[in-house]
Amino acid sequence: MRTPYGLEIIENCLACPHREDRLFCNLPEPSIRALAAITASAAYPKGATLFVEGQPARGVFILCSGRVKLSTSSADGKTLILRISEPGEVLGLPATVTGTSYELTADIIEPAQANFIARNDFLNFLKENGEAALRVAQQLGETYHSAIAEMRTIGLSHSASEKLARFLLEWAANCPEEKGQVRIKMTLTHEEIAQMIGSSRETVTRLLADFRRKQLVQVVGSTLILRNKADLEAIVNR
Amino acid sequence: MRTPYGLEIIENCLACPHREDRLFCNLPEPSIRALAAITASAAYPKGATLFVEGQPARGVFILCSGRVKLSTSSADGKTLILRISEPGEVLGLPATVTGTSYELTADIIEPAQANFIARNDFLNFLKENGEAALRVAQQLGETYHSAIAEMRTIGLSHSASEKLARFLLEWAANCPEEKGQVRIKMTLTHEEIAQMIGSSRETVTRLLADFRRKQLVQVVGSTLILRNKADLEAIVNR
DNA sequence: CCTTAACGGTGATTTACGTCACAGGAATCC
DNA sequence: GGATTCCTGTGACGTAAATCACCGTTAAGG
Repeated sequence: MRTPYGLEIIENCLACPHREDRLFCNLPEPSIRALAAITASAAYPKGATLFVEGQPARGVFILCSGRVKLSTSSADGKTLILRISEPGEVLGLPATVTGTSYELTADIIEPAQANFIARNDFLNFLKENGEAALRVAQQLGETYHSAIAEMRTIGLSHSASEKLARFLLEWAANCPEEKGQVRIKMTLTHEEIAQMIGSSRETVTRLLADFRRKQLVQVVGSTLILRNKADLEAIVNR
Repeated sequence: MRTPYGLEIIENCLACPHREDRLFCNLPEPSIRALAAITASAAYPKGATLFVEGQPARGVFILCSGRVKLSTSSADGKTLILRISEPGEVLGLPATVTGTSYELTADIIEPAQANFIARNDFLNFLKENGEAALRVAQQLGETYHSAIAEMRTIGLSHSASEKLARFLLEWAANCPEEKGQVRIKMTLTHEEIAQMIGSSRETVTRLLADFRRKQLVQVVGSTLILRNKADLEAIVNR
């Protein structure tokens, strides 16, 4: 389904606060127009699923607003969350480019707006727009980077506390810091944190309680304050 | 250092048995020539290091022969191996494309021949050759894919035996199979296997002994025969 | 060929953490 | 606003696997 909103999308792009960071927004204008012509915008409620691991890749989703959980799970129901995607990211890119199946499942965890581009349209567009292809390669590189980062927190830790500390620090890396303290909005449940660091829900609550007791973190409603970044780092390097 | 072997490289490419699979070998001839002009070939002994994690990316290495271990390690010396690269693969691609630091360390484990392309040359080449850029994106997608696969063996397992079984099956996936049995050449030490599945050397030897006792695998010198693929799969799905 | 280092095999010990079970709070829904 | 569902918190328990320690065997290297 082609969108009639091409111009609107262009305007959105031009108005977008982090144009520079984004994948396609600062392409030459003809490219943007070509892109708009093959883009279909849609809104998704919380709990919706963009795609499921194992499905043949239909195309990519460019996330405009909301947040998406990317996960994989095993036959017995155990789940591993690889990433929480933020606006500006492109979802389903690796599978779409290689022409394989989605390797992850994408679930909406905060109501989202996303632009869909079908695989064929997308590949044709890339062939015509060399610069865009390069951008795609870069985005893929970053995606890989963050996957490696997650591997490290899971694979290089000796204990669950180390994993949690690593997780918190990486999570905080995107947030502004002031004199050693970082306030982060923790929108994940303990269960989800457990699935991100590969442990059980109970140990996450126990460890967080422990960190609180040790003055490493402070919890105020759903925001979490890292009181003692240095000591967290010490846990990581134990 | 520019290579004077341009023509030789072209010939190698044309003679290459899996030309189709490879990144650049079946590009239009002018592109191949351009590529050859910026390529520097070199031989590396066992134990040599192509690049180290954290180094600013200098460029990419196209592996022609030999095998390379890609790993990351933590401050206290614990190591996680992400992949053993085979001829035809391009190493250092994500970091080179995004212009960041190598996220992994690349060590030669079997004497290797590799073509180096400096970052600037490489990026310029991609800008001029849209098709090559698309190939790069595809290769990145595959690299990502294999990283996810490894995450799954490490992150979704309940036990070390599950991890080992997953590892063996994935390792065997590339090898020819005959009536349920697969012969794989295990060139890794137990220590290295442990570093691939995130466990300790001792448990790997114990588990392998266990698998042998249970007739799941058979060891003949340095080749390993999976006698009972079905039962290994059962372990994974426990 | 002999020395030295790397690798594989095995026992004993300890502990972190997964699992089960249950209970109070907080959201959410109709 | 009451009911149901989801989330957090905590205790008890058992086990898998990391760690330490040691030894025989195999491979490497001069």
